[in-house]
Amino acid sequence: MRIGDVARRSGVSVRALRYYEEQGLLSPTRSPGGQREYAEDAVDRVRFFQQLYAAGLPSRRIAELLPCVDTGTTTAEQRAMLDAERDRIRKQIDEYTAALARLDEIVVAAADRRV
Amino acid sequence: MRIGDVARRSGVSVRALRYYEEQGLLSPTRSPGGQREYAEDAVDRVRFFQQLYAAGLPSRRIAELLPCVDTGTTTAEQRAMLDAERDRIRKQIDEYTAALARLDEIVVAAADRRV
DNA sequence: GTAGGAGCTACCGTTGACGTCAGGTGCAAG
DNA sequence: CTTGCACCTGACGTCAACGGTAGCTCCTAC
Repeated sequence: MRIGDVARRSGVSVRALRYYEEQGLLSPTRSPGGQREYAEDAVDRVRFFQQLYAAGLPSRRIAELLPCVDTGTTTAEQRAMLDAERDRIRKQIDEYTAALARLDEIVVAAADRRV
Repeated sequence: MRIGDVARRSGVSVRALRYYEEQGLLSPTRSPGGQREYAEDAVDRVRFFQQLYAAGLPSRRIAELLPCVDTGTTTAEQRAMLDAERDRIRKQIDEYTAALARLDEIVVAAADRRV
């Protein structure tokens, strides 16, 4: 698969795919002409990246936990990182929930006082 | 209250307070010498900003909904914006939850295969 | 009246995940 | 064999919420 196909199928830009490679998240092979050649699972991997990006993980962290996904094993450091990230995400969810409540308050307070 | 007091009490930097003013979120008066003078409720307002920033609202949105908070009323546009933001936040929470589940999967999968 | 911490404006720097050229190459179709 | 879209490698631009610095002024304490 070439880069444009992966982009269309995964819903990200070509530029993003090159960026992921630059960050060590993807390592496509090259055609004799120098063009990137992606394996079939690249699309799923990209979707996985998007999901983690959406949760606020930076490229570095994603790169660090890719070995865990591929080998199904973890080192002590990786477990610590995973725990820390899970904790961070849980706290983020709490903050989002609190902010949502604040917006709800505003809506409710203004519900019977519309202009 | 001067800017340093507000900073200490609200836990943000002096630089951040000047930035909030630049964005139209705070409008302190000025002393004869040109120094910013903040009302007592400034600290609460700043904490409110922090809460919304944490939920991914940009300064523009916060500035747009400040009138709602201050007057207790909303226009149709403001209600639309509030609904959109609440929707966005709910979706964000879903994405965070999904990502958390993915990380949990990794942890569980590697739980009995530690290195 | 002076020392010096706190404030002031103005401006450049930072970080992350890309967007956006510019200028050149690969490759399948007709 | 040429058209022409897809791809390539740099390299600079973007956006948001500040951080940091320079050079100056204010204000309070002694």
